Amino acid sequence: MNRNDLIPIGTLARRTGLAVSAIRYYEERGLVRSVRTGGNQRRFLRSDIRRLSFVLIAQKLGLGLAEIEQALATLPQGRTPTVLDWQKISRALRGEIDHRIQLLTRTRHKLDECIGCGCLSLDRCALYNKEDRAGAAGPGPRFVLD
Amino acid sequence: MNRNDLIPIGTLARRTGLAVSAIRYYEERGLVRSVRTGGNQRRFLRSDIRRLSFVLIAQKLGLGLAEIEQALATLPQGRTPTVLDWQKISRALRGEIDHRIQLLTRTRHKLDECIGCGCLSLDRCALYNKEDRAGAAGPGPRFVLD
DNA sequence: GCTTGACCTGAAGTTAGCTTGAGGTTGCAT
DNA sequence: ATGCAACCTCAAGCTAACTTCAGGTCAAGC
Repeated sequence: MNRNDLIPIGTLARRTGLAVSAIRYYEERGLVRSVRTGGNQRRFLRSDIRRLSFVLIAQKLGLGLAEIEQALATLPQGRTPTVLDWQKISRALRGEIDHRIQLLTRTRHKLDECIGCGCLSLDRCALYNKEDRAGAAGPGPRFVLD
Repeated sequence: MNRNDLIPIGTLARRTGLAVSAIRYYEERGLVRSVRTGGNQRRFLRSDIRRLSFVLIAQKLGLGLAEIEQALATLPQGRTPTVLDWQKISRALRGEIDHRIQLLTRTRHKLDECIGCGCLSLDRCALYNKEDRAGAAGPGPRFVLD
């Protein structure tokens, strides 16, 4: 029951739908941990299937791996998390979703006003207020609704 | 009135909040056009301020430049678009927003179920159904809610 | 005991969306 | 006529999140 709870990377990949290379990358980033066999092969906890699945959901919401790492930090590493652990972290995710829905709803509202007035016109239009964007970015891909 | 409608890239940058380098990049990508002066400097139409502002809004919604290019293709290039042109394209954007809100709402619903049952458990949990993800990706950054 | 598929590491490549830098030219104001 | 900011091009760099490749090792079944 203890030995059998350790699974090789390929199994973890199959169970989560992730590529083996992606899991190795996540381990490097510190999102999962593994122990090694005598022959230097990784063995993961069965509960890491959930852990990585959580990563996938959070990614769908547009969170970066760094943020996801933060969220996961509240879970115990190396021990199977309890149901309560998962409930707590899931609620945090729900908060994120709510926030994003709000942002989108606001954007939609603004856009409606702009369609109404036919303007899409700078300076007056709430939608692309230069100030909202000031000091925006840097290189790299652009992300969604900040 | 015709001459004066042509603005240099720096002005366009200031009016949109974009970096000069970004505008040059967009031109290369075909999102805007410009004419050149005798001395090979770019001159843009005043209406390109709107055009680029539209790009910014669409980006906030998570659209890629390729998709934005498609949307913009319905606008006349090289001539100032009419109010009706803009209304049409704005409505398309509204559709996108609606779609995204729907997706998020569905995800939230699924997450609620999962919090309810405390599961976050594969195979049974609607949230991370492997099938939904199959044939996912390739390299590069991951994007939001497909 | 041998084969074959799963696994290992490290370095380099990929995509998106830009920025930065080097080295040179333009154009408006004085 | 001269200065200086704004402009030009082209190549290379950057971040995120991975994949791909080369060259080797492990382990489970026959």
